[in-house]
Amino acid sequence: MVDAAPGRGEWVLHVDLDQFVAAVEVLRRPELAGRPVVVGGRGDPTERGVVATASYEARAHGVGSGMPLRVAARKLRDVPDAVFLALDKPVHEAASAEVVAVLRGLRWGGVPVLVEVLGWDEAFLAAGPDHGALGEPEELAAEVQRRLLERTRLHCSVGIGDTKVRAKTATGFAKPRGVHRLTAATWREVMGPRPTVELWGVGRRTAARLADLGLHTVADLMDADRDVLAAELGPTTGPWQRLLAHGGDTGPVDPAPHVARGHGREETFQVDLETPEEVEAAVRRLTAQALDDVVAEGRPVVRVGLKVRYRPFETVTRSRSLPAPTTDPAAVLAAAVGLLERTDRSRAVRLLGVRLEMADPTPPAGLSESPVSR
DNA sequence: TCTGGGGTCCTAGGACCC
DNA sequence: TCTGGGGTCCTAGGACCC
Repeated sequence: MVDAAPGRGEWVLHVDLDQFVAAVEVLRRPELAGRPVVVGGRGDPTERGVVATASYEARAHGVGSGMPLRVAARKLRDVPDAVFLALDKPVHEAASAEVVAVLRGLRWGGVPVLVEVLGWDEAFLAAGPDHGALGEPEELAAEVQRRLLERTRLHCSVGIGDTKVRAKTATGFAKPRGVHRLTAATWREVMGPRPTVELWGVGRRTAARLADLGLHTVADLMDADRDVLAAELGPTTGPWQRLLAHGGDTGPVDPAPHVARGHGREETFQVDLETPEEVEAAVRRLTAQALDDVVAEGRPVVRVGLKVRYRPFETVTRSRSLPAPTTDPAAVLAAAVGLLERTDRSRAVRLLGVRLEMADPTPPAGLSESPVSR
């Protein structure tokens, strides 16, 4: 039977590299193949830090992404060949760029495939009706896997769907190294009985709020009353969660380069900062680092934000719009330091974050500003 | 168990303006 | 006396993602 993608009439593929960061490390050091590899922080499991990626061998011992390194170390205590490695950002960015280049070079039926990069190790692909009668999307998925392995020696999993949400969700069933298709025709049967937290965009908190409303499964949320959801979760968020539960939409695959809203720097200190002087010096350093990224884009700063995590564990944020957009480092530094006046300067600080929001990029000369906002 | 660092988007409430 | 309604901007904070 023909299971054509409805609506836009195109297939969405979600490509997700398998254990990306750990796989890159194993390529650099083939002797690590088959061993439990944990990448995160500075590679010292006695430090504050979390797991960025764990190899499948490490996952077999219960180690997972986002887990504190100290917890991972405990789980691997009796595993002598386990290895902890630092996150080597330049190396992983380079590997990511190779992956993206391969994806952007893909053609199907002689027509370029649209690519929307999601992060270091993920992308959506769109293969539309313009590609003609080329057969099943699984053929394109297999081609993606073959070319990525050939060019980068990395394995990936591919989800196929008729929306981004269904493609992304399908990838979860494809891992590792597989291909899985999930469409409107099969969504309710597959996802309906599962807990809402398994939906993309529904986290622990939202799942708890939904549970308070008696909505425990995806099917519960699919069938929930729109008005009740809007009243309980907000006029946008409520209906949005219901749409997610149905597996739709989040729009077309967008190949346009990502334009950052801002840049930031965040640091968890191995030893808490005890004095206001130490805190202010750290704010200045982090602000200067974030400014480097902003200056590189040539866009002025319009807003400065500060995040402070105290001991014991409590996080506050402060922010301020600048009187006028500026590229003057002194003005930005002063604004960031000024936000400290609105924090409790007597408490020990374990994390500081600075975020600089930038003005919208200037449209290219010759193009009038679009009156349409999306 | 004890929680990174980079981001995005949404909401609520207050200030302010006409 | 008592007190509009619509709109925008700003700030703090929440939630989520990779």
